[in-house]
Amino acid sequence: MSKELATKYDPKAVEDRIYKTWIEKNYFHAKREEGKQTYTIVIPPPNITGQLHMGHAFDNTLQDILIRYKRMKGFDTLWVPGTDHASIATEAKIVDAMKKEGLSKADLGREGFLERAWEWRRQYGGRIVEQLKKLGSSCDWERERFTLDEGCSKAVREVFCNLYDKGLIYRGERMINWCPQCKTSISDIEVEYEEQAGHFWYLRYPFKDGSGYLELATTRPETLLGDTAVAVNPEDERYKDMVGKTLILPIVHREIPVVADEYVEKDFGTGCVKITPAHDPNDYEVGKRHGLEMICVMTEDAKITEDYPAYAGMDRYEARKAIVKDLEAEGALIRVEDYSHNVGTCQRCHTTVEPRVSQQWFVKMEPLAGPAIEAVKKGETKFVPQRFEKIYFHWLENIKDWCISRQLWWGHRIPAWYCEDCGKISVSKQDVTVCQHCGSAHVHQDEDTLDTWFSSALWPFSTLGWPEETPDFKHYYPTNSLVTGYDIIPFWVMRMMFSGIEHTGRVPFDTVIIHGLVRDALGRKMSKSLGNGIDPLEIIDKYGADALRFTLATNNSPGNDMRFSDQKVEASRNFANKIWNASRFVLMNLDGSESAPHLPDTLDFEDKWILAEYNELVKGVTESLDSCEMGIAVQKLYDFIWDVFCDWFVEICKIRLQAGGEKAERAKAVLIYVLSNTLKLLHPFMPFITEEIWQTLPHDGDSIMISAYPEYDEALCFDKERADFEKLMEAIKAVRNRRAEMNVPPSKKAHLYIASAFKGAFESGAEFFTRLASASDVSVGASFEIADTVSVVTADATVYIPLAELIDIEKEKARLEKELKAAEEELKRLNAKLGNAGFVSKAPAAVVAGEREKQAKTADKIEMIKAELAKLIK
RNA sequence: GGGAGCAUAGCUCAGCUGGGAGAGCACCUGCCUUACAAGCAGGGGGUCACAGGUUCGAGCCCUGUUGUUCCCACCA
Repeated sequence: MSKELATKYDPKAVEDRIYKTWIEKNYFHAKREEGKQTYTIVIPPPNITGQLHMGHAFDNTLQDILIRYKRMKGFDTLWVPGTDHASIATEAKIVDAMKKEGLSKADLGREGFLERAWEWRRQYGGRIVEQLKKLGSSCDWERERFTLDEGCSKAVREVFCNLYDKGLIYRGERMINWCPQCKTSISDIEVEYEEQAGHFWYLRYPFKDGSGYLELATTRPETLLGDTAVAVNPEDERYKDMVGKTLILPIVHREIPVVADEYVEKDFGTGCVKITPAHDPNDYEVGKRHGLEMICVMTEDAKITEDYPAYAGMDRYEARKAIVKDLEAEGALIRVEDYSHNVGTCQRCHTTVEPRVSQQWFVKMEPLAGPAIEAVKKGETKFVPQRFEKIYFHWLENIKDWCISRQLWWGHRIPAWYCEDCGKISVSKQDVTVCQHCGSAHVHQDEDTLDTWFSSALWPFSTLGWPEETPDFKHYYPTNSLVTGYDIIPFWVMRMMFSGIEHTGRVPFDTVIIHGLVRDALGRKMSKSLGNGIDPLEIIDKYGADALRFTLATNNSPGNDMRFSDQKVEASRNFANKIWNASRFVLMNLDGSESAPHLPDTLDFEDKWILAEYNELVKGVTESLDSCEMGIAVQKLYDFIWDVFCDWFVEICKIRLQAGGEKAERAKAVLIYVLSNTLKLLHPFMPFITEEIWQTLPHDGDSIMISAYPEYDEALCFDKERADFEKLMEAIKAVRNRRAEMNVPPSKKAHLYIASAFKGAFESGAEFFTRLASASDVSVGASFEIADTVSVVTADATVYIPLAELIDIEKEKARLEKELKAAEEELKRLNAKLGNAGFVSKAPAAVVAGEREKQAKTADKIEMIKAELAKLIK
């Protein structure tokens, strides 16, 4: 007795068990095998605060497909997993949790806070890793890393010092984006602009000399407290004479000058702009150009400072109301208009950012951007799809210096020490105890930490041991594929690129595979606030990980967004079920004595056909995977397994299986061979079910995941049989079609007479008609003269179905005439095409030959239909 | 303001370097044909957004138009 599969496929009964076996056998572990080509992917590290969402599921499914494929292809394959400390996001969560206990960061102090943070990481850091395992991810868990672990921290310090020594990191007072909620600076790309309804307040700023006033408009009246000038365009005739005059700032009653600056647009608003250098990036620039005083009017949490007692302690929006009221009282408010404008908000908490001048650390980007652009232009790294290069170039070509310091505690602390005696900075890989400049022991470390992305940027090499020349680093770096969504290109891909080039001298990966976003069934982005997120774990629980993976791998093309719905997963689940049942059928026919998959010495007609089809499949799937077309590869597998293998081959195998003897043995061997190899082809996409079935079938080796991926084989082409089988399929379909049209139930069998010039082909496949076309018996000949039959004409045969009692001569005539007309139209088209001298001379020979063949066949078909019609009329 | 994507069957989407359009779901008809009703067989349904152009030939290449989504910039 052979092994059996359960009647129904139950993913829950299979997945965890199989995953455990893979882990126990250590299959995911990369062993640095000399002489083998390496294939390496580093995972985009999910945040430790995170839960697996559909985006992760998508991203990691694609990576696992590639990794499993390459592993089976014989590469020394490494997939490095890990998590990101996610400085700002994690710190915010911890602060929230603390708030519930009535605690603040100040209460705990830096050390106490960090203790809590590490405790958080111990508690939640492993959660998402466990969830990745549910998906079937074949990561090398022994090499799991964390952006804040010792090795990564070492890399961070190395990089910081390298860049500092080269003058590419500097500290300075600049205008930065400040989040009053997170109480830290954030970089330009962490600012998200949102369209918000606001107002335009038109204000009157009187001249000191009493000669009238200037009118200007603002969206932020509260910043008036910090105004130190009003600017006009130097070319503006209206205001030319007023440049240099002095205005009295309303409410504050400070004297401020009128300055001329190109920045002001003559045609926008009144052509006058109030200048608040400390609270607006443009005004900051204007202020610098004109040597204006910078007056900071807000605290770190965006409240008005003590310098303005009337408003002190009010937040931005309270102060705005109060100031508008006071302006009105003073007669300085002219009017208010509704105005919709874009407001910068914090990516993490969506609080409106406050531009603010402060001391921060920056990376000088221009020298780093150049080589990163060059590397992609030279093709050292390529994007798939290529169009995403444009986004990459656009970012790097317009890049501004990167603000890397954060006023947070959870992260890599900036390795800079300040001397309390000489005031100089010591930057060092090792902790500094004495000033590098004066030797004083009175030094203290910078309080700030680094932007989370600073450590993520080093991920492809820090995870492999850099800056040490570790065996892993030497063996697996540079990595090969980086898989991520297009939204992460500026945050991560770009930064890994320039970091890799700068610090290792090489691009960190050769291919960047970009995918789209997973949206909900209505096409909306999945988000917490909308509550439309679909939990991948629930989907896995309901339909199985393979069904989820299949859904994500298909239904989309590279770089494009996809909509996710349960309906699609159902279709995938049905596919898994189909494979399961087909396998059950094969197993049902085995007795346990069969040896591992091999081809019998003698192959029947249908064997050659299925092997030729299978061979084409191998070629197609391999080519698609090699060009990162996962969707196309998986579609080919679906079509082959369902339409070709199940609907045709399995059905016609039943004939030989029932006949028994050698024929049955051959059928079994080919069924095992094709099924087993097809499972291998499918394994990267649906790892669990393929392993479960493969283990049950006769097999060589311990696991499908370490078996060799099938290769295209010239010996399996069998073009003749393939072409012959097509003729049979066409005839079978035509008979089915006719019977359906005539409402003949499948139970009513009929003797079929097949007249064809390809007698041999139809004779060898005659039995197929009994199984697939409800034939009771089949006769094949060059021609037949039978009365009262329905005839079915294909390009290669005329099939007669004697169903005398069902024939309606008039209907039959009408049908044949319709077919005749269609064939004649087709011939006309072909004649016109082939009669076109341009086509015959310019089109490729193969195309012309193909059309000629069609022409001849169609002509034959017309003759055959005419002959049938003639019989009916008679 | 700059850039990109998308527009193909009722819905969701494929369609690789140009050679008479496909799938899944939905719909209609007939089937428990013993692997599978989560299935089998058959069927209907598309001027491939619009207008030009290149070509023997365009869903595919070029130009323009319209609609739509996204990214960047951000005039206070």
